[in-house]
Amino acid sequence: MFKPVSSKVDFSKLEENLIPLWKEKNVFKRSIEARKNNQRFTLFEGPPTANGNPGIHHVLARVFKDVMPRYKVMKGYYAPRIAGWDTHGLPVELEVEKKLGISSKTQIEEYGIAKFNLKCKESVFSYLKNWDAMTERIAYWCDLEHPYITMDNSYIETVWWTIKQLWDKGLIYQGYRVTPHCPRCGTSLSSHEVAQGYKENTEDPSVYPKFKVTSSEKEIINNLLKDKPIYLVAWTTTPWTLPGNTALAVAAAAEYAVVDNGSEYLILANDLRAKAGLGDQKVQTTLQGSEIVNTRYEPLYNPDQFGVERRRPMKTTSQDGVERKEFRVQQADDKLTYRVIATDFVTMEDGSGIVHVAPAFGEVDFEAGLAFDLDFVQQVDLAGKLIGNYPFAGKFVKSADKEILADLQARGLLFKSGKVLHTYPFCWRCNTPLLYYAKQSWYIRTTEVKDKMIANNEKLNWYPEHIKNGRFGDWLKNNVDWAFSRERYWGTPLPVWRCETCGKMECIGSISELVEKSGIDPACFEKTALGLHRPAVDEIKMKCTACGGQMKRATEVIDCWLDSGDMSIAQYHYPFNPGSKDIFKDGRFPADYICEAVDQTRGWFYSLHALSTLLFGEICFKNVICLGHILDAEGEKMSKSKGNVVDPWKVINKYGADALRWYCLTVTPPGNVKRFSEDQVGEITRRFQLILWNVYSFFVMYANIDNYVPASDMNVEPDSELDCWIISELNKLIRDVDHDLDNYNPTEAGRKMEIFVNDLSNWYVRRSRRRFWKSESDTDKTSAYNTLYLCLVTFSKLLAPFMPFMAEELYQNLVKAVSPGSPDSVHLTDFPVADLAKINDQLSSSTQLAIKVCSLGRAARSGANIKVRQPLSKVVVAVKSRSEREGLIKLKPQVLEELNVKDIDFVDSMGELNQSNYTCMLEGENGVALCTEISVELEMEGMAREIVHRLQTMRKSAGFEIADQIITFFEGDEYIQKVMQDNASVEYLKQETLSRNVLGVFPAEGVYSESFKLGGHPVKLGVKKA
RNA sequence: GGGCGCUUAGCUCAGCUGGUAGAGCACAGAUCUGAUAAGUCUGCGGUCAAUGGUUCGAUCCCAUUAGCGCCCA
Repeated sequence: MFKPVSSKVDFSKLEENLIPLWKEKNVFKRSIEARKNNQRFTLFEGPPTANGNPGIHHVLARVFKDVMPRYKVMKGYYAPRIAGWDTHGLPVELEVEKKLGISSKTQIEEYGIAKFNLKCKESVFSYLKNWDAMTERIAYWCDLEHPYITMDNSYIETVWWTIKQLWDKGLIYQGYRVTPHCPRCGTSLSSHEVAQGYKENTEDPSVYPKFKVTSSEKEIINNLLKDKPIYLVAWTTTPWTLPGNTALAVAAAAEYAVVDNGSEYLILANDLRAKAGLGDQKVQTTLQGSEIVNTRYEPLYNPDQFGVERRRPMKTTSQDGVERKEFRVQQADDKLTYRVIATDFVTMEDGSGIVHVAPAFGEVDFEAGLAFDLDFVQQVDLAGKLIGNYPFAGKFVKSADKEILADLQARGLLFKSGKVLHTYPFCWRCNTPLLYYAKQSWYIRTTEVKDKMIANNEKLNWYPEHIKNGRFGDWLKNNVDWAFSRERYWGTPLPVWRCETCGKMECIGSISELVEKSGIDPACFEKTALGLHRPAVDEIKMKCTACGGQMKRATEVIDCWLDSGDMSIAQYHYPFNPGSKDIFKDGRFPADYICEAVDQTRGWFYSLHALSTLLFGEICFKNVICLGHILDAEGEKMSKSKGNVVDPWKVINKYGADALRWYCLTVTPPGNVKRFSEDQVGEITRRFQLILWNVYSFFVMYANIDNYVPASDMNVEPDSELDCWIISELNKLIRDVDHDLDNYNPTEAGRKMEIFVNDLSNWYVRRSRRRFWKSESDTDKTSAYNTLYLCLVTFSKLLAPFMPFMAEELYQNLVKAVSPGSPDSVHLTDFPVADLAKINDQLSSSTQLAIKVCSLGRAARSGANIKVRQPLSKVVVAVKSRSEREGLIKLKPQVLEELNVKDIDFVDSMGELNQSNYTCMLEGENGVALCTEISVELEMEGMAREIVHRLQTMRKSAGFEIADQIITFFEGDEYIQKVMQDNASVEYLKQETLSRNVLGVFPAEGVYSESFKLGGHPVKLGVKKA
């Protein structure tokens, strides 16, 4: 006996009730342990940060992560999954700053780094409960009890080991990096933060400074110079960068004009002459950009005269033979001149066609500086104030602008100035305009292994495929060294110590090395809340082995992307943990599968790939699904400010986790963006879950009535075409789902499962109903039960990785309830194996045709306005081949019953269908004609059916149970009497309505009765429990 | 500004190596039903984003453009 199943169901409730079962039976752990001796399947979990609530996009990623290991476990793989948490980084610090009401590094240091970092540590897990609750509720199975945590000492130790490895290979160096910098907060901003703060129509100065030419390689210029002064006219919107100017750039191929401006000559791009207001002046001569190159000019402000250092990149060769550029301070030069260079970033769109280059304040400028060995002048400090002894020294850059302009004006070095409106980035927190600022940073020389990374990429399976050679491949091709240090507080400390006396540096690769070299007591970090973090680690000093001086730690912390990218080994505490060296042999590395959203191509996907290539020369993951983003129903990005963020709990509580999971897995291919709308999740409930549920409840209802007991071997030998067909479809489905999942395509697999459920419900069950309803037990009925049972049980296993709850519900009732010796959970069973011998393509296409013929037949009936309940004598089908005809003949009973006709005939062409008394319906290459002639007998039979239909409805209204036997009473005119006296009709009626007796006289009471007019004949019907 | 992706019915999506388009939902009318919140039939809906090219033939291949999304500037 199965547990009775109501056709009404609340999936969300049902799911909540299953979670305790899994806990009690320890199903997750057992599903793993049971396969302990088998081949591994390794998922790397990309660590989220738990300092915010999980959103719908996290659900999406977790569902995609979950489906594959679940499948693999059922296929027999050993698939432990370790949860992970990303705990470091600027986002965490920003949260704490917000809570403390502070917003600058100075304020943090005043507050105290120790206190600050403690707050960070607390804040990291402030939403952990919500994360765990969500993870459990959506049935994302992973080991939440033993996660890797990037701030743990053991994790940090592996990161240190990693850095040391790279250090020893000579892959770590210090250099400059231009970053968007907020002078008020004293902090670099991540690109994400910068993107938040762009403002359109920002007003800035539009300035044309003049640079006085001193000499040129070009004879014409030198000749003109004898005549009157020549100036190069540049253009900028940031006058405060002008003291940092160390070159002017032109476009080599562009045409430049030397304009006679009365007392002076001005050089600028010919195309931009008019725009600059020099359209009417006489053009003395024109030159190619390449001809101006190396023209020398006087700086507007010679740094040497204003107490600012002038540094120049100089080539040096280190011990390991690698060429580097080091910035060396230059001797003061009162007659300093700079030169004109040609670059490809000069455009003729605005300005003067001559670009002012200040390597300390812009990425392209900085790179040009390196390429052309330009001087590097940093006349602004991190607070955005000018240094040195300029007249405007000590001023904030934006306020210095005016004074600089006035100064240039006074010295005759300003051609003109105005205002411009453009888009400019501001600090998203304090609204201060950002400065692009070159800062010292530590780099990993990833370019050293660029080719290897590209080669390794070839070994990866990307889904969707285009990421491989597109976004990711391009990123690798354009690889630049990884600036991995941050001048912040809450992060893995950079394990580099530097001698204050001789400058020697040492990298520490383990805790024991640190203890050994510094002589500290390990207890000073082992037992403290902050462990290896700042500031305690900053206090650790060691003795320089070269000069005996004191070594102090470099103050930076490490980019948290390096933390997460190192998880492939740090989660195992490699190489310190005993046994961790086996990870390369036992399948724990590389991962078989990872999955995150597409923004991780340059984030986590890259950091994993880069680190494993750098460290081991190996790939880090074999298969990767790259998910598209979730947008709102209008296609807009979800954001708090727009108020269009979807709360996953709301969706789950309403529709259940299974529906949401199914939505995530099937609504679009994984790489596409998803426009999320609740309605679509609801549609899944209606279109898929409820249909399956009703097949299930149908089965249970009748199985209980008939006391059906499933055969123990489940080896169903179907004996009807219908059973053979659905078993064939089932095996095809197993084959396809298996294949799709094997190819990391749950979307296709899911869509095929939807089709199967439709076929099962709308053809198999629909056509089989009478087989279950017939009261006597016979082989056909048993075959129907066996077949439907097999379909449902098998389907529950196919469904398990996708909809773990519903699959479990089916399994518990259909299998566990009747067979206590079976596995405790569907998730402990094996994935079904397709029996290819049972796949019958011939039968499959015949059935497809039969379904189509029925569809056409119904359309034909509808066209002739004849109800399906009215039996007809004949249907004629036009077929295009013998095999079609033979296929249909085998399925003749199904077609006849579905269409309610007595006989079927075939013709070879559509033309033959057009006969009188026939109604036709044609579509494509098939056509159907129905005989519309209704004999007296057919009419009477139709009436009997009509009466049966009314009686069935009355049984329901009277509240009878489905299996209740009844007595039927009737009154009617002569015609009705005649129908009800027909033997065949009465037998049919009895069987359909479970009537023991059909009586022409009503009893006095106890009868539920209704009156009708059927086909013009008045009828009164009554039903009563027998 | 650069790279990648997307654009097919009102909505969500199919459409394999080119042979002039399909499904589900929604909507309207009819209909069936003792499993069904479902099913069936009919209708409503598309110059397959635009332009040009290759081809006997293009939703599909190529180029350009536009819009959207993401990443990077």
